[in-house]
Amino acid sequence: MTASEKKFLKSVGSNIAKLRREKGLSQLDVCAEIKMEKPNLSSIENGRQNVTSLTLLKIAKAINVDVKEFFEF
Amino acid sequence: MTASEKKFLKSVGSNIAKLRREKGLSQLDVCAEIKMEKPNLSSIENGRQNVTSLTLLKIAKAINVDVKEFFEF
DNA sequence: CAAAGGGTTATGATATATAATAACTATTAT
DNA sequence: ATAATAGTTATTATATATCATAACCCTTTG
Repeated sequence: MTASEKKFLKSVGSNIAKLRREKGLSQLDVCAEIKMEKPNLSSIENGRQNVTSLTLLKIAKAINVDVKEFFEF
Repeated sequence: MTASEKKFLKSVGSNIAKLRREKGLSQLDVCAEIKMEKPNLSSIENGRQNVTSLTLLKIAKAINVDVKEFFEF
């Protein structure tokens, strides 16, 4: 994994976290809705995971945003 | 995989294919640049693959678009 | 005709995302 | 002080994305 790829995943993760907080939701709230364990969401929000499209879709639905917002830099 | 998830992947794939063609690139052109085999890109463009963020990033760079464009429905 | 270019389908091996659990830190409330 | 809430880190098992090859369809060109 290159440095720019790491940056990219970090950006995606922090976008998710930012949007989630803006909606007043905790990681646990989101996890409950999409049946994900909180360590896994944490790992995604911290950019340690090369998250798949469908996982992004689930998260986006749970926090009521469009997936594309995760890629607005 | 639910029906709406299938639809979502189909949409992402056809967005990729559409943007690629608009740039006048063949699957092989893109594959050469990102060192991917053409059956795999075909599979992504046809929505048969739950493509990861980094793969989307590579494809986006190769066709010179933003990843978010893959998620404009 | 055959060859080439663009794309698809099937399949197997390997790398890794996801699912899950436990243990930890930090902050806030009782 | 301790319980609860929110988030992180580490780790393992399982599911699956990626990588890779071969064989195929179509259309176009020599």
